[in-house]
Amino acid sequence: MKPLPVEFAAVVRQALANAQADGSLPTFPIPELKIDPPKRPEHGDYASAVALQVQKLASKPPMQIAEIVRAHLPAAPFIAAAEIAAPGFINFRLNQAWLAAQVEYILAAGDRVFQQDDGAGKRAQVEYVSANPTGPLSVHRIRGGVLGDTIANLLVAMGYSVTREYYYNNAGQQMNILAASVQARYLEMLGLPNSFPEKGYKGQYIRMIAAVLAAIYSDTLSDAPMERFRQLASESIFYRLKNSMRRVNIVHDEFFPEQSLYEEGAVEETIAALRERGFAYEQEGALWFKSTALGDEKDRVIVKRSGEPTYRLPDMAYHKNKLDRGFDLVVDVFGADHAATAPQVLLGVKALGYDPSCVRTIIHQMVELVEGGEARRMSTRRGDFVELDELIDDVGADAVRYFMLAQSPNTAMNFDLDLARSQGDENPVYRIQNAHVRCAGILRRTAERGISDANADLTLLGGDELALLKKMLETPEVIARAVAEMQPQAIAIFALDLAGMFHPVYDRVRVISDQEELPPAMAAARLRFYKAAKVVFARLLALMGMSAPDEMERRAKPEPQPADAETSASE
RNA sequence: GUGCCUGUAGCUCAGUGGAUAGAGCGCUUGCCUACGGAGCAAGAUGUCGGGGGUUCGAAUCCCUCCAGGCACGCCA
Repeated sequence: MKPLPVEFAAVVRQALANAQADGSLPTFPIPELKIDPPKRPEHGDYASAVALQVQKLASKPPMQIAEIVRAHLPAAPFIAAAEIAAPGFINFRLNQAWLAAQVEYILAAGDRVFQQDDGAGKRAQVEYVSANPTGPLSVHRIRGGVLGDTIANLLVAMGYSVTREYYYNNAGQQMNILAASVQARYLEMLGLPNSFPEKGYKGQYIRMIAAVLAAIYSDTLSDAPMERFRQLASESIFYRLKNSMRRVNIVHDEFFPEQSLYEEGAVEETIAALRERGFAYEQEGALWFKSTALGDEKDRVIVKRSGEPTYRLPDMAYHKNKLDRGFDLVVDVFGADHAATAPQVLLGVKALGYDPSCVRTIIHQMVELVEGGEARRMSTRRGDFVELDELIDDVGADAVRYFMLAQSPNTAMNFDLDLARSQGDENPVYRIQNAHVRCAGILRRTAERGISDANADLTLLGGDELALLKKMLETPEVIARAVAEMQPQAIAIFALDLAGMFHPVYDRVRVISDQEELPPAMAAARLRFYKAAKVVFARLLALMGMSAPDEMERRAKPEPQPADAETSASE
């Protein structure tokens, strides 16, 4: 289903064209039309300021233009009336019978409700998380994970075919240190002489990996080369990472190893192409990318004096690879700490002769955990470091998804642990899920009592239900806008708004009453309406990667977690 | 110092050049033997950080100043 603003814009555009055709308005290029629900209900259901927008082009007073547009409006099933208001707004009223009938559309569409087709036939790739497998995921990383995964969900809802991808390097210096750390712990566990690396990873998870290796391989790895430990450590950590991510419904389609870019010669090809195109030069024993030629403030090293590439070079080769795969849209999700490098990589792609305009970058600011009104410091050195699993154990997976999503990526986030833990109405997670639970409760109770919605007459629905339906029908435009602007928080804000509208309606508009028997026809219409509401809430929760429970379970009070004082991390 | 992000109600935050600036929490006052009270109704609260500008119209766009965060590597 197309967003209503798109439908309205088509109608108004047609009206302008009609007026121009019969000479009522002079000919001028029709600008982009923005038709949205106004803030105040007396201004109609959808409002257009087109007369104000084109007053100069049309060289007429806005009120007069508005009248002309209204007189030339083509018929549309969803429009009941168009009113003119000073200084020149056109306020549309939705056809209430059409609105009520949308209940049937929602029920027929089911879990694909509000599916759009703008992206049909197009392929999108979303890259997110992309942490190297050196340790558990940090809460900062998972913010990007939730944002990226939600964008991917929204792109699917727009009709795109989406690849969710994780890019990693398990061959770098950090991985060598990790391998040496695991080897040392393994040998230690067997009582063999070992030397723990100076900057080694001290986290408890290293001991756990070593213990697993000792259990599986006994002492047969005691002479194994470092490469073997690197491979085993990488596998083991990925196993844990994937499990952690799965707990918050993050499942990637592809894991892309940086190593493959070297093995397949893509890195060498990139160097050769940059040289050939005059974008690379040698200086002081290093190879530089002449990014200033494309507007960068200074040139960047791509191969160090030591002969090793900097991270930029494989990143360029990787992005070239993405574009070679023919995606129509590529989305990169990075934390603010990587903000400066993203444009450099795109300049590299440009230097290779590609058009990077299909690449969209989402940069998100830092995450700070707040508890008792105070920031909880996440120093990696002191080991007071909160990782994803710990956070999920503490507040629950749904709360992690929601809170990480609900703030604009541009906002430095305060993750309020007390609020996320709370199981009351103040917690938006419960407020939204409770709307779904209440719909499910109505379905259960009516089934028990044999109340049916067969042959429901939807014209019996009242103003409360229709107002809520109108709000539900804003979902397509919220999805479209979230994708167009790469602002996935819009869906979270909208879901909370909708839940806020739902609860008072639930209270007033009853299907079952112990005091007075509702006429069966009225009960049928209302039941059908709540069935549709349940579908919509389920869809919104699914888009956010959250569960849509039929019954609320109080979560057990989490056991106090023993502090893992040795935990450390580095990326 | 330079670049990016941010500054909106007591708090946490939404806000797409449109009409009288929004939500949740908190606060005040009531209600509630009914589909799960994780509820309902009403109310108070704002120099949209300051100052200029563009526009018929600015929280939104431009300039400038102030305050905070992040980044400024031949680390990733």
